[in-house]
Amino acid sequence: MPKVSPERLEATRQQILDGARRSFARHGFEAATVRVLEREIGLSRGAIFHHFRDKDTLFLELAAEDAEEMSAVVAEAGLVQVMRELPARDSGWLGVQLEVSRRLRTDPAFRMAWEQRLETVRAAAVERLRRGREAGVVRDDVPVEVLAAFLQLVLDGLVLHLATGSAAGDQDQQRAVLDLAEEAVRRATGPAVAARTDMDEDFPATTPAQEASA
Amino acid sequence: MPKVSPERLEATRQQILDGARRSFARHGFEAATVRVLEREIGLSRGAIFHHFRDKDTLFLELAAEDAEEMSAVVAEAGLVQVMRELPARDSGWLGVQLEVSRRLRTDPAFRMAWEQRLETVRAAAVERLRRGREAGVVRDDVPVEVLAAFLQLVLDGLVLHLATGSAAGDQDQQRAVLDLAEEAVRRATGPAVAARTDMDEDFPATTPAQEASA
Amino acid sequence: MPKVSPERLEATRQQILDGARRSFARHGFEAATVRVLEREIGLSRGAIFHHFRDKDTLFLELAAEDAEEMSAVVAEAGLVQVMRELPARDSGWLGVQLEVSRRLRTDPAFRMAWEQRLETVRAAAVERLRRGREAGVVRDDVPVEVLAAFLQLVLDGLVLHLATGSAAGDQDQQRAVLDLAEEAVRRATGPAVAARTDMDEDFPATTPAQEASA
Amino acid sequence: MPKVSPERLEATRQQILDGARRSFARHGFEAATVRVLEREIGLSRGAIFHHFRDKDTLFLELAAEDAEEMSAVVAEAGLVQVMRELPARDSGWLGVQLEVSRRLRTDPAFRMAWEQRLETVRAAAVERLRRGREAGVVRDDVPVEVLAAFLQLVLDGLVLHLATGSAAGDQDQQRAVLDLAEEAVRRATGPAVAARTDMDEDFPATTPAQEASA
DNA sequence: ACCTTCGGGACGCCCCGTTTCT
DNA sequence: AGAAACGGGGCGTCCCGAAGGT
Repeated sequence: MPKVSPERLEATRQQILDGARRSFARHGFEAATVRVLEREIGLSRGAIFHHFRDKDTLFLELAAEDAEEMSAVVAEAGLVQVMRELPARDSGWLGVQLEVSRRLRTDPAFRMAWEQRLETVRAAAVERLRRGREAGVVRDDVPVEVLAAFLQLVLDGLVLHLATGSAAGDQDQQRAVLDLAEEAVRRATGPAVAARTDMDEDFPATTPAQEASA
Repeated sequence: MPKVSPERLEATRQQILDGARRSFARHGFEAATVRVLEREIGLSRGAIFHHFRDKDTLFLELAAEDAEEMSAVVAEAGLVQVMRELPARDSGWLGVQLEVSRRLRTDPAFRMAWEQRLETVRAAAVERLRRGREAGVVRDDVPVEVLAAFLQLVLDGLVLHLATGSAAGDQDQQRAVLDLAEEAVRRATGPAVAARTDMDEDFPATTPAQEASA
Repeated sequence: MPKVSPERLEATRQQILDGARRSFARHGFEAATVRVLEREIGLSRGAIFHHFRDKDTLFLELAAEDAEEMSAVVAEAGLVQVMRELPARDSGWLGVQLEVSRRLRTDPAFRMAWEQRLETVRAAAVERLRRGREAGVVRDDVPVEVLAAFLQLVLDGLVLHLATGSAAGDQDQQRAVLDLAEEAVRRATGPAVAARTDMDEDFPATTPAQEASA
Repeated sequence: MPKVSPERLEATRQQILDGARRSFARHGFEAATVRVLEREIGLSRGAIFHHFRDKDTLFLELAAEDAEEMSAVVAEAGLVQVMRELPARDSGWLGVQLEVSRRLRTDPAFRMAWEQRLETVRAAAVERLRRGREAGVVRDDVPVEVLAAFLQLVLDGLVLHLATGSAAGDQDQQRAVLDLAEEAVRRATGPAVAARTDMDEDFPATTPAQEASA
């Protein structure tokens, strides 16, 4: 028999998670002291530790939440789309991602537990590429696993790049770079065309580039 | 008149740097406590802080040393070659790199000071690609700046990937992925050839793949 | 007009006191955190602090209750009888007593307030011994105040001994020890008889031992 | 190769132990906060925790030290002598003893480890009484084990009594009470003589009381 | 009225980087 | 160069008051 409406409770929980995300992203895990968290979240220790056992648990649940969302987006829109939208809508996700990587490196137990999530994303990407190949937009001279690994690698690169704050750079160039990555997994459609495809939207038969050249 | 020979001094300094690298890499900056450093280096606080003002300075000089070396290798052998050799010889470099990224994100002053180094590497890569283009091995339908950014992105991805300890993965696949990246910046030599080129060694006109098919 | 009957209220109060006694006894005052109290009592903070202003008050009232009962029993049955029955029926009383002693030591204000109770017990014991002397069972070569102090000392010893959990020991020996204590305050009835008297029951003229030897 | 003389080190260690004893005695274990310890010891946290892993360890070693000394004194001078000298020279020993008792009660592991020490003291007391019996000063109608338990009980009582600060009381009465206890274990030398014997000094054949009456 | 849960903030322990002494 | 001492500050616990439900 909850004395406070479940929505109110969940709202507080989200308030904490969001503030924590911003804090961890901006300062890093250890520099995001509980005092910093308090300030950014707008609640006191009492509230924070009432909802999460400890700072570590808070971080872990935060990471889990982000990973969950990530998986969903990749499954729905594809890795490339994720990359394209990455710079735009970041509310701490990148920073947290960097912290997760760090943690993966230093904490074997965490790594073990996390591996499952990595595999989920990988599988989603592979499946998506396979369908793309059947639709004829993905090259078929290289195993989809390799293509997936390649895209994953580029995504990792993008995460690291953006996370370090290099986002300020030329946006046109950034798009061009992603075009390059996408082209690398597409079926060659002609001599050296850096195609901007909406592979992520139902694999249309023609790309904007092709349309433009039409 | 120094009591110990300058070489001895320099040796101790390197001993400290190397131990510190291992520590920072394995545990991360803050978890690499002075106690941990002592143990890994094999010297006590006194010795360590005799050579470096404080822990922070130690880290900074370490990062600088690594960056220096990185620049040199890129200028000489190229980004792709760096990537290929990355998994093999890591003695903490990757971990430190991750810590540097983290720092770049959270410490604006550090970022400012570091930008110079990033630019140096970028310039070296661009220059190298320009020469490659003149030699006819690098595609000329995309600005070299974009190609450089692309390679840099892949390198970043590789760093993040390997740093998180995912190195255990299939080595063949890893090579194939890098082939894909390299192909993306090469002049198309035929339909869908995943070429393994030694672009990094004087841009030979023929790739091993071509040789094999010859 | 109260919604619950006064009996119900008193029952809850007792439930709290009993749970608190067990908690304080088992863990000690500070380790008996409010959370522990909640668990042991079976009610939540709100309920507990609705009946007692705060943890400290709860402890104080608990101690007072125990002291009250103690006084009554001593006045009625005598110190020796208390000692004999001590090991049998302990539901936390011993532990609380130990906590009280501790508090007496560290908290001057508490000591001041408690002194009254100590004096009450002492007076009851003295009075009882005086009557015993008149009945001829208590030795008259030593002031009753000294005898009372002696018995009080032995009781204290017993409290400390049992409170530390040493109760497990040999029960026969424990009885023999108390016989020794009792003998020390009795009028000598012959050469070295370790008499087990029911001094606590109307000072019978003859002891069981004497009866046995009769 | 210690850079500081071992004596200096041991001195510091003792300084810490002594300050800790005073603190624990005056305030109790938990109220003796680290801040209090610092103040009383005259050293900073750094120093304290350099010598002792944590507050708990500090307490344990302190208790051990006291127990060690206790054993030695009992073996040499006997329980009764200890009791007689107890009020005079207390520098926190009593308070610590009370804390130990408390701990014995609440911490089973501690109890297990401590049992050994208790047994040591008991054995020393028994042995001493046995020799006393052979010398003809200790009564032989009661097993020495019982006598030892009795004295131990009185000692416990004294500890609790004094520890709670009741020491202020009449000193003559206190001595009389102890005489009573001693008499209880002595061989009867005549009708109701509350003898003050130096049982603790080689069991002299005559007691001061006897000398006085001579 | 009685009870529960949420939230606040003081503070306890002790870790950590650093300085001082040897 | 090593060991001892320092003191700032991090995390998380704890007691309790407020808010809210039955």
